[in-house]
Amino acid sequence: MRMELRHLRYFVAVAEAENVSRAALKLHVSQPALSRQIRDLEDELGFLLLERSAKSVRLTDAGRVFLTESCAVLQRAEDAVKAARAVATGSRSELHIGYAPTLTARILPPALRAFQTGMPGVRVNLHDVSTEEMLAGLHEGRLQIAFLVRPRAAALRGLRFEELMRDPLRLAVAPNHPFARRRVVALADAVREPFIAYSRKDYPDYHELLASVFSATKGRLHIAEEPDGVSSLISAIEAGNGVALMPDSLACIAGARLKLLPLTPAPKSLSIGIVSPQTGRTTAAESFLKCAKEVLSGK
Amino acid sequence: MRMELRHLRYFVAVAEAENVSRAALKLHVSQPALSRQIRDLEDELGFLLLERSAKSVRLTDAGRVFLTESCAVLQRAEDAVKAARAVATGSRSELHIGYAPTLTARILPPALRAFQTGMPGVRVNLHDVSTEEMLAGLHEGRLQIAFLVRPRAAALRGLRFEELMRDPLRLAVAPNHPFARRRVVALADAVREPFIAYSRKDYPDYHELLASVFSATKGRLHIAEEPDGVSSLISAIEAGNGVALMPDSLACIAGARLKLLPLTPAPKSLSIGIVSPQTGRTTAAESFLKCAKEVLSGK
DNA sequence: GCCTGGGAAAGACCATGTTTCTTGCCTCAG
DNA sequence: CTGAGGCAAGAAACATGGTCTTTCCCAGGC
Repeated sequence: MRMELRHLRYFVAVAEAENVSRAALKLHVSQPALSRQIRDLEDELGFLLLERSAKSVRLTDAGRVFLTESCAVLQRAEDAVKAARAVATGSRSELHIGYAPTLTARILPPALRAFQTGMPGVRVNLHDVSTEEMLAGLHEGRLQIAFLVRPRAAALRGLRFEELMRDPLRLAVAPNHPFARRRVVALADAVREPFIAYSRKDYPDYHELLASVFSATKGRLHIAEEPDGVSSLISAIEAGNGVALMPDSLACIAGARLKLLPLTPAPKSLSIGIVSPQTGRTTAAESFLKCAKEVLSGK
Repeated sequence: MRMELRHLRYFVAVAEAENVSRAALKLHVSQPALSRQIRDLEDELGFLLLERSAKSVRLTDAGRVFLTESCAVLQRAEDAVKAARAVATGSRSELHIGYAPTLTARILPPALRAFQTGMPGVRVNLHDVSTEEMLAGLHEGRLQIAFLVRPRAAALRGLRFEELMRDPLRLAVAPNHPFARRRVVALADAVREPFIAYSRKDYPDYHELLASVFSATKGRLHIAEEPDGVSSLISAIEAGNGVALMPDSLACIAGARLKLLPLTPAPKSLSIGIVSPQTGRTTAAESFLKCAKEVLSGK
């Protein structure tokens, strides 16, 4: 025998009526059944909830505390059902979106605005996680949508990638760096500079990209610093500690603090888009995809 | 069939394992039984919690919300048992005390201090209620102790009254009142003044006392004002709106704002004490009674 | 394409727990 | 003392939870 909600319901009814027989009538069960259930509950708990007298029952101290607590548990259970039902009936829905903040700086805010104007009942949960975690989340149903750089084809099985934009790769330098006076920088020149890049452990894709871009250059790429965020990345470059390869879309974040220069020969642009499951997309997810595309076509 | 805690326990296990068979092993029940219980729960709720596939199960949106909620309900149920058990085993106890603030101003704070030094695990709940409510609370087990003026014998059935002190009745006047220059005031003189008293509806005992004190005087007692608290009572007297009959123990509250004068012939002093049930007193209640008596004998 | 293994569900049957009915005991009021 | 009201114990009935067996579906390997 384990404590169940039925025990709590019965106990609360008896405690409030202070009388087993009257509570039984109210609950539409017989008095002995109710009496037995209260006794079973007391046996399970190991202490008395009620003191019995000839005419009625009275709460013990423990029973008084348990009454308050039982009401809270029952209320919580009711709320649980209500919350889940709201989601099931569509009157309340959730959308889980994975995103990389720097890549989506120009698109996510307006897309969200447009989406929530059309579907205010949907709660949007944003998840700032790595590409690997986004892909896993999509496969496991934890996320419905992710904004990311196009992954390898193997990682896209069962998913759909829709390209939103292409982002050219630039060399980011400080405004007073010697390269800042050039209109374009050769890869062979760039490779000789100390580089600043996120850690290989957390951003393996980015390091593969670096290796691929500089694969044909003479000389070995040297990573001088590994900042832990875009803000400290920009600060390190600005201070002259090194240069970095980054997408053109970061220009609006860096502003006048950095100069972003084209490279020659020009590396292939990044393909940035939305990934979602090929099947089982909710109405909310479809609607959000539509808003994101409209935002981009409108600029 | 109604939702029970068992359903929630089973659902949480399946949701976390994402597999009915593995969860069944963990719960020590057979897979079909577990499958049945989840299905019964879904039927009861009216919506699906899980999407079934060949190899596993996956949460629906509603199921995901219900998982979070279910964990909270189960945790709350566990906390409920713990809280009640703590009270039952005495490691945590409660003491409900009824009191009238003005009568107990000198005794309650030090009694509480002494009590909580000796029994820090007992939570003291103070209830500022009328005499009638205190007596009802004692009879119904809602209070264990009450500080009050000795009630009529009929109201004390099943209860025990222990006198702590006698409080002489005084006439309270403003410092610039003509009576203030006297050393004692005759009842015959006092009855001619406008009186200030709490409302008859809320304080029937006090009005009975007034009637009894002035029963032998010529002239009719006139109530000019009915303030709703001791603070406004003192203010009205201080302003010269009238006089009042009050226990000497209020002198420390009124301070220099009022002058309390003996009456002649002197009315019978109030008997103030502790009332508690004759049987079924807890260790905490006994201990508190002891502390209160020690506080008074020590002054 | 076929076979195998893993997992969920359906159906028959059994076990356990809940509930009803009846009776007994206690207290209290008249 | 009697009658009424209320709680608990015990036997029987009933409902639900659980086991065992079988079926169906899907995916992976050969």
